Amino acid sequence: MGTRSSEATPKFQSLNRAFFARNPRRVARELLGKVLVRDSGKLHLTGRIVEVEAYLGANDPASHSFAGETARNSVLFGPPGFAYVYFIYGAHYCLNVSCERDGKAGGVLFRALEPLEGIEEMARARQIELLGPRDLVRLTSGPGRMAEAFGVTRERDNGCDLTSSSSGLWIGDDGFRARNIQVTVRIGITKAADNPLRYILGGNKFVSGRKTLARD
DNA sequence: ATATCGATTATCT
DNA sequence: GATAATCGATATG
Repeated sequence: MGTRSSEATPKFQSLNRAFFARNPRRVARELLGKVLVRDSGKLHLTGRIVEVEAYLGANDPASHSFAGETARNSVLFGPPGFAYVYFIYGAHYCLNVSCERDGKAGGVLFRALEPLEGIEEMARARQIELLGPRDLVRLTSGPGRMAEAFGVTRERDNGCDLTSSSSGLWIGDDGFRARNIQVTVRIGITKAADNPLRYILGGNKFVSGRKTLARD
């Protein structure tokens, strides 16, 4: 009695590699509500995944892996569950996770997080002063923003194993159940622009893009 | 609230 | 040489 379990219950359970060894659509939908974790020395940042997009690989002209393997996109062709980080518009990094089995390309782009832990540290990384609630949203609402908040760069994180809690960057499950999942077209692309492959937690204020919902 | 535009560089043709 | 899975600023209703 009074004897507690000798090991503390981990706050987040890492995901199995099999979780990612599937179609990016399925992975994207099931990543909603999971938690992105940054562990780096004293730094501990976490944020709930509220917006993602699936990129299908060989069948998807919008995918970076559509035209075949190159030095940049090689992680997408490797085993599932690893970080693919690319640099875009001369300014921003974007974080993805590889999907499908080894040899078959496919991935999920992380587009927005709801900040949970380390909010002050995220604000510092983003060089934002937290005055009003709008500033909080600007921390991690958008692929470039959340990458900056978490200090994600290609040099540092490309190829990182996102299934391992001993990685500096990984994904955990805290039991949160996604509600009100909505599917829309992807943002910012010109090819295959009408495929509904963007998944969001409907109503969550950290989802990027236009706030007003389409109505009839 | 929506639309448009410029910045800036890795990557590929 | 062209392009890009973005962001922040500006202009306008």
